[in-house]
Amino acid sequence: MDIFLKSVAALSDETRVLILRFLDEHGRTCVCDLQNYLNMIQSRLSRHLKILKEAGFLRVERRGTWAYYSIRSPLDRFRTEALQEIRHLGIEIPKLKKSSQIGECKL
Amino acid sequence: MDIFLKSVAALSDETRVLILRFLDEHGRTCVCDLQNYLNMIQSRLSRHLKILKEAGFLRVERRGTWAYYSIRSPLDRFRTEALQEIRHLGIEIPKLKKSSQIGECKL
DNA sequence: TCTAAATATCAACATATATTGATTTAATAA
DNA sequence: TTATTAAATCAATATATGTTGATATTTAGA
Repeated sequence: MDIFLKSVAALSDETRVLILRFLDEHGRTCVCDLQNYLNMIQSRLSRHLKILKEAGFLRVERRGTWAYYSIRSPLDRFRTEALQEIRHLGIEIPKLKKSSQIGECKL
Repeated sequence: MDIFLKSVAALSDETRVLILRFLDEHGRTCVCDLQNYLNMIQSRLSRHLKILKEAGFLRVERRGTWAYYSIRSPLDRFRTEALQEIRHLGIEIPKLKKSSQIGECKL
């Protein structure tokens, strides 16, 4: 029960749905790029990434001081369906400026 | 987006998951029977039934002063998956005392 | 070792949500 | 009309959650 409640609670916030959709579209992204593209302050973003990770949606890879987040794979059936549902919401997500710039956060 | 958030928010409460599972198992049930079987006070139950209904999971039929709630049918793909997931949680739900007593709330 | 950068965590506050008991509404029957 | 019953709603309160700015942690490089 607890993990189910955690999962759906993680989905029930607009900010987190946007993060999921962005990572679903653009793949592995470091926190500072997410900050730029999603226009969120760092502590807010960090909090939501943690919630999504602990709910089983995301994984992290750390390289030096960077943290790269991506959709966990494979996702179970329910989480896959949830992601599918989110895709169909038609959320506007920011386009990447230049793919070469990604992961090079000179803020 | 709003209806998606409403749906997952409706799922992110243990009380509502129990109500859904009960109705999934036992079918159409009146509020006063739900009160008895789920051991909830009336205002609490009424609140959660409303949330589940407005999130698209339940429907109501009124007969006189009684209100019978049941799982809405057909459910869309995502809500069906959610219900399926809830079935697999292995939640203990109360057994009915006698089927003939259901809908005859002499509290 | 010292500094800087990226990320995580904390503290304070505001908003949202759940619970309870009381009140209101609606339908039925005397 | 009055009384009764089922259900919905409201008011008060407690708990949970989201946001922000400040601080702590971790790693890399000078």
